Amino acid sequence: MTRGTGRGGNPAAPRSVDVARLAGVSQKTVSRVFNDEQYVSADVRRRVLEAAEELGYRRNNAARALASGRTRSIGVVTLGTALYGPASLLMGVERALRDTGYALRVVNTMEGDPAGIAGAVDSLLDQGVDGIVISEPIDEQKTDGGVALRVDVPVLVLGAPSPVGAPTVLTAGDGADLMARIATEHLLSLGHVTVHHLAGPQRWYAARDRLDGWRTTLAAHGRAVPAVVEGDWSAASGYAAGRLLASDAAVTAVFAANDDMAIGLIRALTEAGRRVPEDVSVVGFDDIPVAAYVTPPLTTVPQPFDAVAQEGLKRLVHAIENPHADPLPASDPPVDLLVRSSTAPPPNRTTPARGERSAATNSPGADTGATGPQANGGPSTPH
Amino acid sequence: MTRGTGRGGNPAAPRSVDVARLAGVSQKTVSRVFNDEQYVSADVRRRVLEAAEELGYRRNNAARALASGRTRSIGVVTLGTALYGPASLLMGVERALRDTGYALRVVNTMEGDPAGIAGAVDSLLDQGVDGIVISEPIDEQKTDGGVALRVDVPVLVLGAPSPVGAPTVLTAGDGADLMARIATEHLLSLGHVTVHHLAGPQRWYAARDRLDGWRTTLAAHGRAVPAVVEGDWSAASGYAAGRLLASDAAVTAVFAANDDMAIGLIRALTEAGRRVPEDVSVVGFDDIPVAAYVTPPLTTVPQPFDAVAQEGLKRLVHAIENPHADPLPASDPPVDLLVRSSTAPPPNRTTPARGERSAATNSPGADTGATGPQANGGPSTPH
DNA sequence: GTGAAAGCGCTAACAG
DNA sequence: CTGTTAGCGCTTTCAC
Repeated sequence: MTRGTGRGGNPAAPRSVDVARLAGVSQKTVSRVFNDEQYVSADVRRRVLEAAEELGYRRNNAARALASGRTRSIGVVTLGTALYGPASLLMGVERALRDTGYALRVVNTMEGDPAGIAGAVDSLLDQGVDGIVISEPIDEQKTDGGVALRVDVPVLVLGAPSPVGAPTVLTAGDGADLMARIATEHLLSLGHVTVHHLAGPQRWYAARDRLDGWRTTLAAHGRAVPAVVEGDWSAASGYAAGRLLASDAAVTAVFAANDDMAIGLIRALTEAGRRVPEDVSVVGFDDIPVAAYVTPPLTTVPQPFDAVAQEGLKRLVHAIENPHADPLPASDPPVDLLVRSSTAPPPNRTTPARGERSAATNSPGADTGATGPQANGGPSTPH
Repeated sequence: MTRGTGRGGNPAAPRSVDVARLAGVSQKTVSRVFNDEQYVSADVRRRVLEAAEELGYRRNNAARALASGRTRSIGVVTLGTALYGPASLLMGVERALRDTGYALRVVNTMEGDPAGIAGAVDSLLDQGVDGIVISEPIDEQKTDGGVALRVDVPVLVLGAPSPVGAPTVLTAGDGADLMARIATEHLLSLGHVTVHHLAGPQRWYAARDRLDGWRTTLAAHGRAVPAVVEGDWSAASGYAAGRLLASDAAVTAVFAANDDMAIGLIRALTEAGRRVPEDVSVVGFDDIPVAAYVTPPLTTVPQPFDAVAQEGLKRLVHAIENPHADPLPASDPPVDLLVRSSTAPPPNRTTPARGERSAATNSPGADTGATGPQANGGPSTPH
């Protein structure tokens, strides 16, 4: 079979031997140049590069992967939704990957997907990735009661502790409880007797984590822990929850597990005649792009998606390239709170009681990041 | 070199010969079974599958790609932002790809990225994809004045006409002008003398397309075409534009090129004492998840991301697998309008003038999709 | 229906 | 510093 008739692929595509021939060197030398190996004279390198350029040579990645046993790609399992959190994390992962030389393969898993996360991981393994990122996993009702998947590449779990068994399982961005804590502290520091919680779906670790942070904070302050209302992240569910909460006069402060629900909640409260923040204060979570521009501008906890993705990827790549070394230590992402106009002291109290105020002021993280221009809700460019 | 010492990859991973040995057949037969080829007896097939199962065999994709010249993967170039539109399209593409057997590789390109779209396509080509999807491309200021990239796989461009030269270039979802048209018609039908436009960044085809639809509609009705205000898709830019427009008493209706800007715009108008919709009507674009729950609930044009992605991918896969056949024809996605509470007749006119009304009512597409429950802005679950 | 042989284009090991 | 020799694990071609 003559050259050019080759099966599959572009028949005319030049191979490294062609470059070698043109440059007057061996095929292996071409390989050396393209792998940036040392011990190649500047002159030879230049000749090879020129020949490659002239021929329009492009290294065949399949052959490379086959010969080396590494695909130089990382797979991401993410929820198949345009939800702000998962979408932002995915973008963060891609951005973090750009400089590492790894390619990105993406597989979605939907809630209710029969194959679930295990199926997504499996398909990634089929494709042959060097590492896997599982973003914001949710609990799945497995018939067999456990994921028995054998994973032989390092795994990074974003936004939750590890649910899989792999040689290296890293975790990043699972500190939402701390963020929930400062949200709750903020509300208490304004003088609210207690804080209600509009939770996310409890199948999500991220939702449980936020709930835990809220509950812990109330307990630490000796406050009553009201019944939790659970939503599904959507503004519609926040609206439904708002109708419930609006009828309870004891509700003066609500911490919502994400901004979409907070916005639906505020709408329901407003329609019911309960003003925000005069009658009820609301804190959201995420800092979605419109959070500063809704009415009233939303006090919320921004999530450090990029920082989490970047830090996690760095550790994942390290684990891939140094299989026997100790994993890099995790570092805590920054915790912040954007105080805008949806929170205020409770009604029927001209000024917050002294005790309340100091209790919160003494707490770590309370009011952190109440940056100037946004503190009063005057819209300015949010980050 | 003994088996198991093999370079790279999991040393213990079974290969097809191992399966063949265990099943008592030739290696080629294993290949046949896994490729669902015909001419394999049911008995042999069963034995091979059992042996594979027992060994935990997983086909090596790199070897497959090398031998066949096809990677069975598709690359997507998308903007590295969590903007609702691009993110939704990406999810739609993944979902559409699930059933086709192709894997998804993602490369982002950021605005201002020196390599730009061409660089992203190049890296996808390096990885060896069988087809490429370019999502919502933006114009780039190339020093050489043109993308000279040689692409030898089919390309699908989402949300714009093709900017690249490839053997097959398909287009899907580039009908935003029609959607902009019904938005504008809606406003005119309410009796507004003209409609202002808060445009997206004009480097985006999607933004230009919406602007065109708006301008065309005004022209068709013989209305004045006011100066365009350009934003950057963000709520912050919508807010800035709102401050400008609020001071102009002639502004009674604004069509914003996306919901985020519409929300920022509404905030600015409200702060300036111009009520929405009593004094100024606002129509958005996209139908982001919170659109039905902001104040006032936003009248907007939902985008059929999933339909566009699905339709486009079907055609792309067809082009990949039938290189010499004619491309599948494109079909127009559905056009819709969700009338909520941010639009109303203009002030100073107790009822719309007869002439205005009929002019719009006679136009095709006006008021399309004004579904019942949402027509009055009472939040209900948006799709 | 099934098998044997021959690569796909590259990297790994070792020799110079 | 550079070249030679073997494969990586499949699919393809062609023979049986």
